[in-house]
Amino acid sequence: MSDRVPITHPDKVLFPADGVTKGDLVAYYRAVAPRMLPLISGRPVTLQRFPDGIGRGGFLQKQVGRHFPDWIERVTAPNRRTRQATVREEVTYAVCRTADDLAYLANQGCITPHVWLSRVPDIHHPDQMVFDLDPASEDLGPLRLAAASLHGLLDELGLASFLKSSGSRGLHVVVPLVPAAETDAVKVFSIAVAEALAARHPDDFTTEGRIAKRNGRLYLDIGRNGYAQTMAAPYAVRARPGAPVSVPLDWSELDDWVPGQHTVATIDDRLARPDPWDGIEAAATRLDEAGARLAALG
DNA sequence: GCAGTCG
DNA sequence: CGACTGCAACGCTCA
DNA sequence: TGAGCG
Repeated sequence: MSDRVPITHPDKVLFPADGVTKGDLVAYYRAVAPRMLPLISGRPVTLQRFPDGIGRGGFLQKQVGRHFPDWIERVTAPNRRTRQATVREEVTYAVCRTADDLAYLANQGCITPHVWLSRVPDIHHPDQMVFDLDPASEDLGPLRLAAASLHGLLDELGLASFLKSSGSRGLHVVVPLVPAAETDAVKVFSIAVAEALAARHPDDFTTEGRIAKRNGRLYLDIGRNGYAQTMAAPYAVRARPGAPVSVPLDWSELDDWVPGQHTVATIDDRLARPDPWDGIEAAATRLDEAGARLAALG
């Protein structure tokens, strides 16, 4: 435990149904830090904080608090996509690099860090593209089908993809990229992929944002690929009963995985084994060749 | 969790 | 002094 | 023009 991150009220209960305290949360983030930090280092962070526990309302925080210690790295980024000749609002985000950073945020009641898909200093060129698979029901069949078929489609396009639980009900499929394309281009590409997948399974999946038009189909959400958008960080704890966590999964685990399987209390089992996302950075590719293949699919 | 503001 | 209040905000689609 | 949606 580091002297520079004093934990205030470590026995304060943040998950009433589970008895998980703030001290437990800090210990969790310190335990997963060796796995988590390489995946989130350099990414601007939005904090989802519940200082009074998940039973009370939480809030999102982008702008670093004025009281945050100066050893927390920051990056200032435009609030929104740059527009010509308009006044540009800016936000100064925290950037996690060390276990102390995670511990400090946890002490602030940050249960879930949400991270950008790009890293400083190259924040306008994402190094990841993400597909959020949002199930319409408790039935895991469509969710598993979506993940597996998306994995297959991306493979056809020559893109490596990595699976993680969202920590909530769904799954995230992450494609590592060589940071080259602009955020908008990545988003456009992800839309095309999602629509191609939905076209292959029109009765099961949709890219339709409106619930009324989904007709019970699983939602392929690519919205997280937009500028200044975030996803729940790998190994992030979610503010839900059971203190579930978002964990990297091996593709071979897909058919056995169930929502809520991995929690603050069970994470040690996974830390004892190699990380399923080992090699994710080495697998990064550019989108241009994949774009040609996608166009050829018709 | 904390700083700022209100009464 | 204690009580109260922020702490995000993009782009899309449809009423 | 505004609200739901993520």
